[in-house]
Order: sequence, then structure tokens, then C-alpha cells
Amino acid sequence: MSRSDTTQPKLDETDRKILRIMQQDATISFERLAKKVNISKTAVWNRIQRLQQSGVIVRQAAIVDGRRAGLQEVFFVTIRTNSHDAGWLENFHRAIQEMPEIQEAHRLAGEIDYLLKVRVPSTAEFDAFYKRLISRISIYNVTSSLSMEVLKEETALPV
Amino acid sequence: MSRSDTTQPKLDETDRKILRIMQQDATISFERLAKKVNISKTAVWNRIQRLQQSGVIVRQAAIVDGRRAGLQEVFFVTIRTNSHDAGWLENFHRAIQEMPEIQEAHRLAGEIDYLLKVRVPSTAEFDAFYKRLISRISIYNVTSSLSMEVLKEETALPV
DNA sequence: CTTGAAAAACATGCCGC
DNA sequence: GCGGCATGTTTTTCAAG
Repeated sequence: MSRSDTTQPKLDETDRKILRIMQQDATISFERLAKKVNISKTAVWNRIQRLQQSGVIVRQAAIVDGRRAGLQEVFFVTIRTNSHDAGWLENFHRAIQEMPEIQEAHRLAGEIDYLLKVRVPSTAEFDAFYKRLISRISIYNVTSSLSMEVLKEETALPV
Repeated sequence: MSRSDTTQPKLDETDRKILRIMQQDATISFERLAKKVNISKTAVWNRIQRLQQSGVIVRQAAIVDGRRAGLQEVFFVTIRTNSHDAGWLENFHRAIQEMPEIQEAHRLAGEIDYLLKVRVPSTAEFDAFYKRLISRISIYNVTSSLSMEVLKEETALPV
């Protein structure tokens, strides 16, 4: 199952401190990080190594401001479907992975089957995206909601 | 307004290449990055400096796997309200910023007023969060949907 | 924009405790 | 587990074409 392939390494408070700091600034040197969490440089190095190998730290990345990078609009797309066969699913999964405008895709419990977060340069571009989406997959019911205002968009997790 | 305080620096194709690479791996050295985008090390350095100062690159951060870090569950919370006065808004905004479980918050056009993405260790923890939320703000209608499966969760934007 | 140089800061691995 | 030392690498600034 999609939920079971994730082993959970035990994290102590020092690990979580390291994660909190590195989620805000991954350019910090081992030396300064070591001082902040009150262990040696070597120990910090070993812990980060372990956190990376166990997949807790996925990667270190530049966080880009969507609006300033020319991607002004965020839409949320809810999808209800009636075809739940394997072929439809595979097709749907492939479409999601292949369409870079789709930033997030979740299968939900309840009324709505799927929720997508979509980021595009403009509402006109969203319309083009929408047409491409519905031409690729058969959908029973779709609704698209424009985000008028982003109140919070936080990449750092509360570890 | 909340949408107009974002100036948009012009980005050329080299800038976008740099952003694409650094969104995947910010630990790359200037030298290797320079080779990849076919300009000099110094030029890369200057561009990155400019991208950071103009706010296109917000920061460089460790990307953490929520499940492996002990945050197993994702919920989406839709909110409809009937009180739109300034006091309610301020209170709501403060609650959103202060509750670290809330990773994203959007004001939507249409039926739903607000959409929250909430990340918690367990469904029990979500229940506790939910009670805290509705005790802080008066809400006309709320629905919470559990994400059964994360099909895609991409921090890199398609610049 | 480029090359090249140079100092300071840093990463990395090894050593003995 | 720890601290320190040694090596090579990287960052950052600067000069000059």
C-alpha cells in the first residue's frame, strides 16, 4: 500500500532541533549548527548523514516565491469520479506526475475523491491546463476554486 | 492589498535554469552550476545574489518527509464564515499564523471562504487541533477531509 | 559578460581520547 | 560518544579585459 512503505526512524530532541534549523536555513555551517544544538561538529555531521540516509531529509532545495517567479495564480481542483478501475487509475496517476502545474495531489476520504493544488502564471493558463486535464482523464465532476489570497504557505514542518 | 506588494523581476532563461537546478539541489557548487548553465562561476554567483535579494529565492531549506518525521496525517479543512468584520479577520489571521499545524491557508473565490492544509502526527491529534481551532474562531460551517494517499507533493515550482 | 587570483571559510575524514 | 588537526574544496571578493 501507498501508506506502508515508510519506515519511521526514531528522532530525539536534538534531531528535531537540527531539522527545525535546517528547514529555515540549510546553508548554515556544521560548526554554527553544532553550537546551536550544543553537540560537537562531528556529532552534527553524523546525525545529518543519518537523517539523509533514512529519508527524513529528502533534499536541500531553494524555496522559490511563486508570485515573484511569474506564477501568480493558485487553483484548487476537486475531482469526483465514477470509474475506479485499474486502467483509469493508472492513467490518472500518470497525468498527475506528468503535469508540472500540479503541485499537490491527494486522494481524500469522503465526498471528494481527489484534490489538486495547481499553480499557473495566469487564469488564462489555468483554463488551458483545465482543458488538457479533462481531455486526458474522464471525470464525473470537477470544481475549480481560485485562491484569492495566500494567508500562509509554509514549507517547514512542525517537527 | 495582499496581492500587489510583490514586484516581479524579469527572469531570463538562464535565471530559470538556475532556479530549476537549485530547487532540486541547493548544495550544488557554483562551479558545477556554472558549467550546467554555460556561464562563468562569477556570473552565476551574481545572478543568485540578485535572485535572493529580489526575493525570488526565499531561502534554502532542508525538505523533510512528513511521514518519516512523525507527521503521518494530512487534513484539508474548508471553512465558511458569516462574520466578515475586521475583528474576526484579525483574529482568524492570527490563529492561522500561530498554529504550526496549519501549513497552508488560502482565501478562496466561490462557495468556500477558506481552505487549510493541516499536518498532524495522528487523527487523534487532529481532533485536538480541531477543537483548538473552533474554540479560537467563530465559524459558520467547517468540513475536514483526511488525505488517504498523497499522490504528489512537489516543492519545486515549474518556473 | 568573461578569466584568474587569492584569502577566508568550510567540509570531510582521520586520529587519539 | 567527543575534540582537534589536516587536507582539499568552496565561497566570496577583487582586478582587469
